[in-house]
Order: sequence, then C-alpha cells, then structure tokens
Amino acid sequence: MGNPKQKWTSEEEEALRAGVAKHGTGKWKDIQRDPEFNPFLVNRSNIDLKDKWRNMSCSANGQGPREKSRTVKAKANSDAPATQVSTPQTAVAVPAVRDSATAPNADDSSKALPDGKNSSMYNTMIFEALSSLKEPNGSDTSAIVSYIEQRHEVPQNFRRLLSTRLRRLVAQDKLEKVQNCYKVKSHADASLGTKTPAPKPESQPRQTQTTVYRTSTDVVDEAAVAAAYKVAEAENKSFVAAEAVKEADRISEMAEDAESLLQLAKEIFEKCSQGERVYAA
DNA sequence: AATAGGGTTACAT
DNA sequence: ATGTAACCCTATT
Repeated sequence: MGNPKQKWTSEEEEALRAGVAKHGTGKWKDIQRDPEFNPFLVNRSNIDLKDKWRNMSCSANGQGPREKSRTVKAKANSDAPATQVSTPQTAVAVPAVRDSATAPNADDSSKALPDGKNSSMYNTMIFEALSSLKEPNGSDTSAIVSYIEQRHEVPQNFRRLLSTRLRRLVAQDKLEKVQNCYKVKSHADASLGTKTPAPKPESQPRQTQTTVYRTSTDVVDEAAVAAAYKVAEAENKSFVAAEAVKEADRISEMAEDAESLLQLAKEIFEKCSQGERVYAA
C-alpha cells in the first residue's frame, strides 16, 4: 500500500536525459537496463521512464536552436486577434537519434506566460466547442480538441490538459459524459415531476472511490451555463466576423492592386500613344 | 515483451 | 479549484 508518490530526483532526471542521449527516445528498457544508468533508475520501470520523459518534454522540444518556445498565446481580452489559422503544431517529435542535444527542456524562459489573467479560459473554449458543434450525443475528446485547435493557439500537451479539464467539469456537474462523449449538462428541473433518471451508471471498478455525492450546493449553475453558452455563441459569431473582415481586407487589397495595375497600364498607354518606347521593368 | 498514448489519482498552488 | 507530476490501463506492434 505504500505508494505515496515517488518524486523524481535530479539524479534520476539526469540519468534519464543521458540515457535518452545515448540510446534515443523510445528505448526505455535499454536505458533502464544500461549498467551505467541502472544504479540511478533501479526504482523506475521502463514505463516510468517513458512517462517522465513525456512530462519533461511536453512543453518544448529542443530539437533546434531555432524554434522559439511557443507558449500559449492567450489573448483573452480582445476579440478577433490575428487569427492566424496556422497549423504550426506537431513540431516533428521525431525521435531521431541525433547525437546532438536531445534534451527535453533547455527552455529556461519558463514561467513566462505574460498573461496576467491566464486562469482558465479553457472552460470557455470547451463550452464554445460543445455548443458550436451541436452534437446531440455529445462530442468526444478528439472532436473538441480539433475544434479548439482551429481557433486557438494551444500548448502541445493540450490534449492531456483538456482531458483532465473535461473530467473535472464532469465532476462539477457542468458537463455530462455519456460514453466517450461530453455534452453540456442541462439541469432538468423546469420539466415535470418524473424523476430524472439520475444518470449515475458510473460504477467505477476503481479503488477508493471517494463519495461523489453532491447532495447540495450547486443550485445556480444553470445561469452560469446559460451564460457560458451565450458567450460561446458570441465568440463563435465574432470568429466568423473576424474571418469575414479578413476576407474583406484581402479583397480590398486585391482591388488596390488592380487599381494600381490599371494606373500603370494607363500611363504606358499614354506614353506609347505619344510615340515613346516603353520597356518592361 | 515493449511502447505509445489515454486516463486517473495525488500533490501543490 | 486549477495546473501538474506520478501512476495506471490498454491497444498495438
């Protein structure tokens, strides 16, 4: 019963780093067995190594001196930011047994996050996603992730982040999980007396299931949820609007180009009609 | 048998 | 109550 969590020591981390540098990522068993690192990693299994490496390298991946660490660009304030529908993610996490620095986190600019209030806007994003893709049966994690990825810059471990986020929202009764899908929980109260089936099929074969009964408290979330819904809708609208604006800009730019082109043509024509010779620049 | 990845629990803020 | 690290479970090869 003694597994109160064993935090990794610097020794172990170093060993892991060195091990990956020598063997490459994915050779967890080899690293663990290597007599050079084994002494430090006796208490760790190969999957422990894998997990640890995942944690260490989730935020930034050294690979190249270039690639500035891309942290979250959370601009919770202004709507319609420079929505660059770029797809920079998946920055090639290729193991590539390069002898060069395969270090996970040379990134020291940690704790940057210039965002003052970078608390949780993930919730908002989730609600936005859920209400926008109006899946009656709910949406699964992948759907939600990809929806959000299209509209916001997300950290690399976003999927992992999001899944815990979703799970928490469910625990807070703000979301409902049917199978693998999540949907906004509507407090069925305004309707009839027939008891709500009280969807609690959650018979987790898990161990120590702390009592999850919420006998009281939450009575008002309805408004909050409704608000979130509205916000989500509004955000979606503004997103669409922003797209439209961008398109308009593009068009007018093209128009400008066409205009100047026309102007040029006129000039050339005039010169030509005056007998001048015109050479293409 | 190992690995990769999703999911879950414990801990610290 | 939220982000994160350690841990667990499972599909895939």
